[in-house]
Amino acid sequence: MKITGDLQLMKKINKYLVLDTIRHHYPISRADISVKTGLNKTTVSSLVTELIDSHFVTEIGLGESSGGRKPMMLLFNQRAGYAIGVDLGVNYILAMVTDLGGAVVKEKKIEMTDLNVETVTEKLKKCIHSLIKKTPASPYGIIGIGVGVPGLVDDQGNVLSAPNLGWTDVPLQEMLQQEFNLPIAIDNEANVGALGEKEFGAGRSVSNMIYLSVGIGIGAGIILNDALYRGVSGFSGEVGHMTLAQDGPLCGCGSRGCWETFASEKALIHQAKALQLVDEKIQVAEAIDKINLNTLLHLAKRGNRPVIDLFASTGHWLGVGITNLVNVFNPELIVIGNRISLASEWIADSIRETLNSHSLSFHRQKMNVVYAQLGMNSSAAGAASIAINRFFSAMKALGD
Amino acid sequence: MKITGDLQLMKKINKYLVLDTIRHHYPISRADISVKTGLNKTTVSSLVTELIDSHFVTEIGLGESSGGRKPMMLLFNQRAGYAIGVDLGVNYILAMVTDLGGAVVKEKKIEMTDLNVETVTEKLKKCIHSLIKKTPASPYGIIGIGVGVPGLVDDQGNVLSAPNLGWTDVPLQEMLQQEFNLPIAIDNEANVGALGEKEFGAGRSVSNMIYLSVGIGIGAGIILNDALYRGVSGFSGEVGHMTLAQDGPLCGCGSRGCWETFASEKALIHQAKALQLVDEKIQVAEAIDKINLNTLLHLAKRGNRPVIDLFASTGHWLGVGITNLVNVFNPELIVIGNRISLASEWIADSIRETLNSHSLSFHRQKMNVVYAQLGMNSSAAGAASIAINRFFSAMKALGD
DNA sequence: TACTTTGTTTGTACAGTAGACAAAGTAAGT
DNA sequence: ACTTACTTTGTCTACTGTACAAACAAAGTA
Repeated sequence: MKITGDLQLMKKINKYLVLDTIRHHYPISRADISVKTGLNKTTVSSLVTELIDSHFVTEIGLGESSGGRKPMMLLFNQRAGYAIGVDLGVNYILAMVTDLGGAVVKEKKIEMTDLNVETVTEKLKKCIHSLIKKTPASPYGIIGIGVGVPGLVDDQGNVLSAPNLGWTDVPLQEMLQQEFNLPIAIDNEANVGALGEKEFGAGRSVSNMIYLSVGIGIGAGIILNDALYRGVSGFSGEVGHMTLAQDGPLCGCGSRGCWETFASEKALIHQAKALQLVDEKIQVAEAIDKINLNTLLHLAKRGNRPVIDLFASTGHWLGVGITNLVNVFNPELIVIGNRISLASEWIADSIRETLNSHSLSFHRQKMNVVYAQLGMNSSAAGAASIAINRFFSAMKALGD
Repeated sequence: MKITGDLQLMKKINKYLVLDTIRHHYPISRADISVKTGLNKTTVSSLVTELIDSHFVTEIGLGESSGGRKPMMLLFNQRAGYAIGVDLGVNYILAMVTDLGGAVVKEKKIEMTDLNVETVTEKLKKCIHSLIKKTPASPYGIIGIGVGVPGLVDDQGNVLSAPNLGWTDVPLQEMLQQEFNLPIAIDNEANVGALGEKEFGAGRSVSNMIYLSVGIGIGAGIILNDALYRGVSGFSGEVGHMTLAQDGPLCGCGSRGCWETFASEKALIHQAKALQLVDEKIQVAEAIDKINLNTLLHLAKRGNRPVIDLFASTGHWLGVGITNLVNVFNPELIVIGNRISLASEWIADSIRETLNSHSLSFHRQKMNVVYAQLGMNSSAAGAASIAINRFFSAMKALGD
């Protein structure tokens, strides 16, 4: 019979450890892996042979000697398979093919106005199909599809509620599963954004970080101990509905004074409409309905004082909420992503000032605030990384 | 030479798995352990033999047959060793000896008024010494000492800052280490309280919970995925300084409108002093300086309307902050502990109402709010459990 | 008498290891 | 240039320790 559980498990742990070491430190020799992992040279050699046989690792040739025989250098074979990551936005679909190392191979962006479930899912399917066609051949082919959605997603991949899309109870995972017959992962947009920055962006060397997605609303992806924290039902990170003022503006959630009524893109535009914006290029009367983040950025660049002050105020309110998160989580890094990061130039100072004056000094010492390194790609890249991680952990569980 | 790492590791994992199964399901037979863990009967037998040899497990006699040979029932030997847990409060020291199962064996409480570092640490040492003397003999003796402190503690066991004690930079772990030559663990009072409720109290069956310690201030111990989350520097859970109103009362931390300026014991007393308290037993004029939680509870019990309303208001503000935590963490359980839990009768309704009207409905579905099951013992029991857990995980790491 | 359940004994499979070793290099002395 | 000593890399072989399956003994039920 087969050997059960733990003896296999041990091998899988070590094999995965070797692969991980190669993934993160290539090019690297067998001897170096042995030193880094603490595994015996013999063990490393045998595991590497298996990894080469299964196309995850390739030998690239001899490296530099350090006083003895030249080492055979090993590479992680990023192109052993490809993943698809999708950022399903409120008025766009951004989809990409990445290799197993997260490098973007193909990208496709579609604008949308009709948010009807069927229309959107049809476009989504078409978009993914077209990317799959363009993906190069590889030993493992497309290993999975990840999708980030602006709403609450349960662990079955059902979109329970996505207010900005007007969706409720959409079984997105099931729909895609039937269409593509591939492993599908659906998650909240802030969660995948956090993963993207953690795996490929600003959070690579950090174990505890919060990715703050500030777009129409505010959401957070929470990385603790190197893993995404999802909460008991998968709904963690709804920081946008943190109460910051009991008697503040009414929020869509029914409560008052939620963070996103002060600091989101929605709030920004709402507040901007109340201003008397004067600019030679924009007629106030006709423009008041057309105000959006881009026009405000444009005005700020031209030195429009009220708009600059408005951004500063937004920054201040962002700082207040971030302070709360910092005091509660004591994270190493806050990454500000999504559309507001386009305004980083106008909000950074007031965020920093608010943090310095409000947060607890001990919590500030090891903490940094940065802006998404992958820009608007964080979510799509993170969605792909979910597919990649599932592929590798399935490998870990099943043997390979 | 010795076998390195993984082969030993495998055994330790299984041995610990068997021990854990016995700890949580005793009395249990070898056969049942085999079924529960998936380990082979042979493996279980051999590991159990070793556990019996090292006094962690004992055979209690034959159990009921279920149609065949009678099983030999195994017990976890709680009395193989003892731990000491200390709750270092603002005006008291509560210390206890527990066995390895967390059962309280001896308890000692001292009141204090002088909070000077030397005075307190001397009393602390004396208190621990006297408990050690009274601890029964056992194979492993005292396996460690855990202490919960109302302040920020770093990973070296230094108390960086404890405002309510007036302490800064006290190397408490080092001091106790030198005195007792035993494994010492120092942690924040809310963290140990959370562990106490998680291991022995209301949170036993829960993986994601928040223990809210509402005393003079407000702190939180955060249990995620069955483990305490400490943050990058060990300062997580400073929820008391979450801003709930930009222009609220000034807080000791320098900021304004922190949660604990609205809902802590300190806030409660401050607000009570502003009331015109009328009661036949208490002369307002002379009592105004003597108002404390006990007098307020007394008044509430007698039906004093202003005090009852005051508790309701405190409950409301607790609800606001809890809502924020629920939206962010999506926990399964909130445990309200420390002194405010004495007032649960007067605050529970308004907490619940606020949560129902403010929190997101999806987050509410699987969530419960309860009061500390161990009462004022949560922290001391949790401190002991840190020592116990360290003892067992050291065993796991070293072989036994 | 037939079957079940518990727990031990016996022999085997397999992962990782140490140590020896071959291959291929460096560095220094002559 | 050649020799000698040493280093580094990676493989081969023999061995150890762990978990396992199968057979078995013991002790029960129906």
